[in-house]
This record gives sequence, C-alpha cells and structure tokens, in this order.
Amino acid sequence: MSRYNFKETETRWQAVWEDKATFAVTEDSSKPKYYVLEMFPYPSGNIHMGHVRNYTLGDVVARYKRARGFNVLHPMGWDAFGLPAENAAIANNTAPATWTRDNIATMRRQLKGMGMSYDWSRELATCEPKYYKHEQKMFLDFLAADLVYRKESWVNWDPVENTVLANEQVIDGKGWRSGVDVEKRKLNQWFLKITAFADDLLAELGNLNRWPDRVRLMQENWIGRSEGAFIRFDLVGRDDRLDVFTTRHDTIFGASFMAVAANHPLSLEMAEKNPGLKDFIAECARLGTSEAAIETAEKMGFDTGLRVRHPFIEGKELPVYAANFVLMEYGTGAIFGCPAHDQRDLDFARKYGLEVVPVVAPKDADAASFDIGTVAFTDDGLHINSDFLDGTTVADGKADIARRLQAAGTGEPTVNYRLRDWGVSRQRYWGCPIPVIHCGDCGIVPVPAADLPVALPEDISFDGPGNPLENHPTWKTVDCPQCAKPAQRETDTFDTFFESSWYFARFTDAQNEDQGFSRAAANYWLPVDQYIGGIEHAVLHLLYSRFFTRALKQCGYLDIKEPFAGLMTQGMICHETYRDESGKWLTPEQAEGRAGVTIGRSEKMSKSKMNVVDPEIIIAAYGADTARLFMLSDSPPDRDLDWTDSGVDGAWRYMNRLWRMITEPKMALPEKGAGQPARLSQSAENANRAIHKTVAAVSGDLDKFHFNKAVARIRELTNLLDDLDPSAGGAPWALRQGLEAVVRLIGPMLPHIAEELWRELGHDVMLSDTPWPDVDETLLVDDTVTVAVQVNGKLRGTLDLPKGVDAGVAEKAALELPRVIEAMDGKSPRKVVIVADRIINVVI
RNA sequence: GCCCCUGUGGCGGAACUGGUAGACGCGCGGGAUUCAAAAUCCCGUUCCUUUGCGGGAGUGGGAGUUCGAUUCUCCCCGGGGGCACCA
Repeated sequence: MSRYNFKETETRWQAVWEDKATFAVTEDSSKPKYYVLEMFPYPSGNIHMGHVRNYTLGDVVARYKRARGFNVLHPMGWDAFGLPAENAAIANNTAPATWTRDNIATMRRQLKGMGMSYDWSRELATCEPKYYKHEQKMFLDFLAADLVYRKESWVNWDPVENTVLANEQVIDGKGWRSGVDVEKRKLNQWFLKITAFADDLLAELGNLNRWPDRVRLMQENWIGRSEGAFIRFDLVGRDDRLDVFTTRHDTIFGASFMAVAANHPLSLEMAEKNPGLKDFIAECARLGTSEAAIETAEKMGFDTGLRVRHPFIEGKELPVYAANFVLMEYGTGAIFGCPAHDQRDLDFARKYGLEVVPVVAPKDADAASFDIGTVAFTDDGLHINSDFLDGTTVADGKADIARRLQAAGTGEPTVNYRLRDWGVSRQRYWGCPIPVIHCGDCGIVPVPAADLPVALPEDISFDGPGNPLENHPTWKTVDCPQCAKPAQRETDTFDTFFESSWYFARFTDAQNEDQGFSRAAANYWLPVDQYIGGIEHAVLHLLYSRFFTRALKQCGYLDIKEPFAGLMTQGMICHETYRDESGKWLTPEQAEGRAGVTIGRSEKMSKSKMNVVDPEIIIAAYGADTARLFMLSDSPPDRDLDWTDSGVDGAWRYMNRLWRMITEPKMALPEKGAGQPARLSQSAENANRAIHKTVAAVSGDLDKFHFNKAVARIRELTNLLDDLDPSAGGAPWALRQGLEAVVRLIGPMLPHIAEELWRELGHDVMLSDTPWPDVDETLLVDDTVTVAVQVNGKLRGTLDLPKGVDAGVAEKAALELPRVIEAMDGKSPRKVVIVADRIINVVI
C-alpha cells in the first residue's frame, strides 16, 4: 500500500510555484481584480497556530478566487516595528534591527513551507527606511492639511514600557501589553485629528455590509456619537460661566446640582483655598482610572462652594460639586444633575440630601402624585413641573429648550463624541522617527521632503535609561532647515499602528521608490476585497486604517475612503490544559502518559498555560496540507477552534485515502478526457449528479467562507465515489469525473497534494492554473423527490414522488401508506397540508 | 449597570427564506485482515423502550404563534464578548 510522501511533494510544488512565479500579479484590465489580505504578522520569532489559521483562510480565498478567473493580489509582509525588539535587544544584547530581520527570515521560511500563494515580490517590512520614508511624507502632508497638531496633555504613561499609551491601548486601567497600572503624566504629544472624521467614520459603517455586525457595533460604540446640547450656566458672583454638555436638556427644570470632574479647572482653582476639596481631588486621583477601584467606588462629591444660576428659573441657584463620576475627558467635564431622570444623579442626590423633582412622568401617570423613589425614570413621557414645557414629550421638550438657549445665547444643540484624537507619539527607539525638527528660533520645522527619510540610527546603545535616540551622540543634532542654526530632531517615534494604517496600500505598488504607491495602482487594487484577521483589532487597527485612508484621500493620494470592503474575523485556537499534582502547568508532551495529571478545559493557546502546539512540529510530522485541512474542517472561521491530536489524525487519514483512491484505483480509469458512455447505470448516473451538485454546493460554501461545510461536502462525495460498484455500467467514467472534481474542489485547501494528484490523473497544466470546474445545471435537479409524510406533525413515513406531482396524487399516495393508516386509527383527515416536493401533513 | 453574541449526541459541528433534527468528522463499541501489531476495510453509535417490526421523548428551561418551530415572539437560566460612572 503506497503512502503519500508529503515532504518530497510539498517542497517540490513550492519550488515549482516559486520558479514559475505562479502567484505574481500585475494590473490587468481584462480580468476582475480581487485583493485578499491577511493581517500581517509581527515578526516575533516563529509562526504560531493563530497565524496558520489566519493565513490558511486567506490562502483558500486567494486560490479559489484565482480559479474563478479573478486577478488576485495576495501579498505578505511584516509589521516590524515594536517593543519586543527592544526588549530582546536589552535581554540578549542584539540590535533590534538584527533581531527583527532574523525573525523575518525564519518566519518567511515557515510561511513558504505552508504553501501560501503569496506574491512574494511585494513583500515589505515596515522597519525599512524604504517603507517608512513614505509615511514620513504622509505625516508632513497631514501636517500641511491641518490633520496633525501638537498639544501638551495628560497621557497614559506605562511605567514598565516607559512609553505613552493611547486610550485604546489602556485596558482596565492597565497597559495592554505590560498589564501594569497606567500613570498620568503631562507631555507634549503629536495628535492626528481622527475626530474630524468621526461623523463619516460612523456613517460609513452602515455601508460596510461585508463586515461582521459585531465589529461594526464595536466601532459604533467606540465613536460614541450622542446628540445633546451645550448649556452655559452663569456662576454666581463671578464673571465666568460653567459649560455643560447634556443629552437631557429637556429635564433642566429638574436640575438640582452641578457636578464637575475632580480635575476640572474650577475644582482645581477652588481647591487652592479649600484643603477639604484638595484632599477630595487627591482621593479621586488615587482612585485613578483603575477599573476595579471605580467599579466598587460609590458616587462621591465635594461642594466647591460655587453656585450657578438656573437659566430658566428666576432666582434659583444650584450648588457646584466636584464629583468622582464625572470625566474630564468627555464633553466639557461638567454636568447638571437631574436626579429624577438619571440613576447616577439620583444616587448622588440621595447621598447628599439634594432635591429630587420629577419633570417627566409616564403619559397615564398623575402629575401631582408622581414620585421618584430609588429608581430614576428614564423612559419617554410628558413633562411636568416644567413651566412652559408642561405636557410636551421628551423630544419636543429638547427642541424647545435648545431653541430658547440659542435665542438667549446661553447654549446650543450639539453633537458630542466619545472618540478622541489619536496620540501617535511614542518615547521609543524602535519605531519610525517623526520627521520634524525643533529649532530654538523657528519652533517646530518639518523636515524638508528632499531630506527624507529620517532614518533610524542603528549604532545605538540600550545601556542607559530612556530612549536611545535621546542618548545617541550625534543623531538628533541637525541644522534648522529654515534658519540653519543648530537645532534638534524630534526623538519621539510613531505608534506602530501608524505603519499598519497604510501597508495595504503599499502592497499595491510595493517597489515604488518615489511614492508610497502610485495613484493608479491604488485605484486599481483598492479597496481590499477581503481582509482577514483577529477580532482583537476590531477597534484599534481597523478604525485607524479607516481614518488614515480618509486622510490620504484628503491629501490626494487615492480616491477611496474605505480600505476594507469585506472583513472576516477568525476565532482563537484553543487546546486542553494540563496540570500536575502540585498545580503546575504542563505542556501536552509532558502531560502525555504521566500519572496524576489534571486535564483542564480547552483554553486559548498561550505560553503561560503551556498549552501551545508548535506548527513547525505538526508540519514536520504531517505536512502543511494536513495542518491546513484541520484548520478548515469542523469549526467555522469566526469561532474558536479546538486543536486536538485526533482531529489532525483524521485530516491525515483523509489525505492518504484520497491518495490511494487515485494512485491505486479500484477499477481502471478511462483516459483523461474520455467521453461520457452512451448509457450510464443508475449508480453511475447518481454519482454524476452528485458530482455536479457537490461542485455547485462547494462553490456556494466557499463564496460564503463556509469552509467547514465545503470540506464536509467534499468528504461526502469522496465516500460516495469509494462505494461505487465497479461492475455498474459507466462506473469507471463516473469515478474519473468524481476524482477530478474532488481534486479540483480540494485544491484551494490542500494545494500540494491536489497538484500532485492532478498530475497523477494525467494533466499537464498545473492545477493552480486550471479554472474552477463547471456545473451542468440540468444535473442539479432530480426528477423524483423524497417527501416526508406526517400525521399531526409526527413523521410516519416518506414517499418518493415525481417532482412537481399533482397534490391530489400525492395526498392519495400518502393516505395509502400503511403506517399512516395505522396512525390515523380509523379517523378521517380534518385537513391535509401539502407543501409541494417537501412535506405532507395529515391532520386528524 | 448598559449593549451584543451564543446554548443541538460523549465531542467539534450540519440542517436553504418555518417542512424527514444530528450531514461530515472525532471518539467509542463490535467484526474482518494479521503469528501479533500498526495501517486499512466493514457494521453500529441521540436517549428511553422493544427479541426484531415498531413506539415514546428530544435542539438550555418555560410559555406562545402555526397543520408543523433548532429556526419566529415573550419570560427565565447558563456561557462568551464589548463598553462603562459617556451625562
């Protein structure tokens, strides 16, 4: 019995594809284009199972679309800047550049061993000056277009990584990588005006109909648009006012207090001469943004002593509290409290004994007796206790108040966003230098375009604390481009999300030295038709890329604003976990055959739980095709996938079975291209129909990325072919048809063995260059159909009936079934429901 | 707290817009082949009941709509995710 030699076969076909540049593409107006892209990896050292899954999914799409006649762009590159390189530099005394390039070499070799259909001529690494010089130019263009600004601001400082984190990178008050508590510091930062596009970023989500709903929802929540109003309250005894943002301006008559953030300018000012307030502010700062602290903290406030005048009630004054539940970062950092209609305000008012006046009541409630207990009333209703608003709805009340505020010049309707501008400065070495120069006389001066790139020095030292760019003897010293006096380079580098915000465009024209990409190439290939990657990038990377594309459009780089037309997010790879008697984690190898091992539930593969399986070992033992098949079988792409040894065995078994069925067929196969015999036996005819049905079904499954279903259908056809009776007329012909179909259908998933078997079947043209099989539509429709027969909704039998048979005939046949007669127990049918070609339900 | 997703055999998962629940695979049981094993092949495999034919129950739980519900509606329970004093 022959055994499939995957090692020899896989390396041989990989070499063929590489020699023939099978997957290299150029713009070609004769074919529809299709751009499939997987999120490029950070070159951490080795590929892991998550990569294998991600890139297998993308490769199936790429190969399938190619077979369907598309001009497919399928590139790969490296997200090569980032902290781990610096950490490795410190730990191993290697230069970040060397470490990164070595890792890229390793991972490139591993990816090539997976048989991915990449156009390697477009490979890029973001840490190379020939890549980042273009984004330095983009930054300068953004600066000129007023999409960039610099401001001193409170930032999230990660004390372990010694760097600033974006709000998005702070998770539960901790650094997203280091996991330690984030501190607040004030630094000068570069910001990109993502908020300038907030409305458009939100509105266009509605058109991204090939994105998962949940990702769109997450971005929608992140942008956090809310319609409301600014209201200016006059401060009593002072010349200034307190600005407030609210979405419930209709409840203004129920206002009983004001609350400002602890770090609001007014709180800070009043704290100067109020030690109690000062202590309160310090306490709020101690609480910080740490999730656990805030969650358990009850609503607290401190009277600043200030009072404001109510804008609509003559002579009414409201106290101004500093409160721990008001955020300086949102709105104006100040609110008016209306306890009756906001739960937080109610909790606060009850605690400090403030007035609770209901100003909205349910339509059928009695205004005089309507009362608020411990639950705020937040539904719609009619206004009460509200002077001129009485009897109006919430919506009408809002409109009326807004009109009056505007007329009086004390406020106006406004839209507020949760989204904040993107801080891109990082106090890090291994990133793209921000191309500006600080001059004592001229201030901030952009580096002239002709002087780009501002290249990172590679002769650096990590011996001292802080940023090696600061410590480099000469790098930051430069003459001012404007006045020629000695000046200094900016030593901050970009957030690495900067590089990944445009790499998809670079792939369209990766070798272009003069520009990041030509407009023509970008306009031909973009948007990415199918983007594939992890759900963890649902907000950060995807939102930044959407913004960046808009900014590039505004600066004349390209003509689209949405970079990714289709998005698929893949689930995690999980594996059982193992512990020994003492509770220590064990690797799967250590756990095998060992006594006293506790098997834990399947969890995401992670080094800390030691439940990782190295793809390289799997590929060495079973080959890339087996790993790919396993990744595609069973679990739909967006769900988590359980890695099991038996599942891998199953995939391996299928490969060998297919191999045997073709290299040692049960019956002599007719020559390639042999015509259909004049007469087919029933079983050959059925097989032929099954082949065409399978091709149609698998095509549909792949169009919808239902890879697990496609695999199941191909296996089903394989089973049927294996059961073909050699003595039946036309069986050998049907078998050849079927085997060829199976090989072609499985080709995008198992490219190596499929190429090999395709050649074994006598074909000279590579499978990779062979179009997708055609379907004979006439064979998809059967002349008879199996109809279920129920009595009172319970299945009592089935009938094989001619398709489209007359209802009367069907009913008669159904009522004659012995088991139907039995179930009817002598009663006559009250009603017979007949759904043509589907079901007959006899109701008695 | 708010929002979203999800719940089907021992396991991963199928089931088109309401129409034969459990495709396909894994695992398990039995058998063939073998000196023996590996590999391979065949049969069985939701549960209860029945010697077999059958019968009954069944898609987290409870109600509802319908001739008919895994699918639609409402309530409850479990699992997962996002956001969070967002005004």
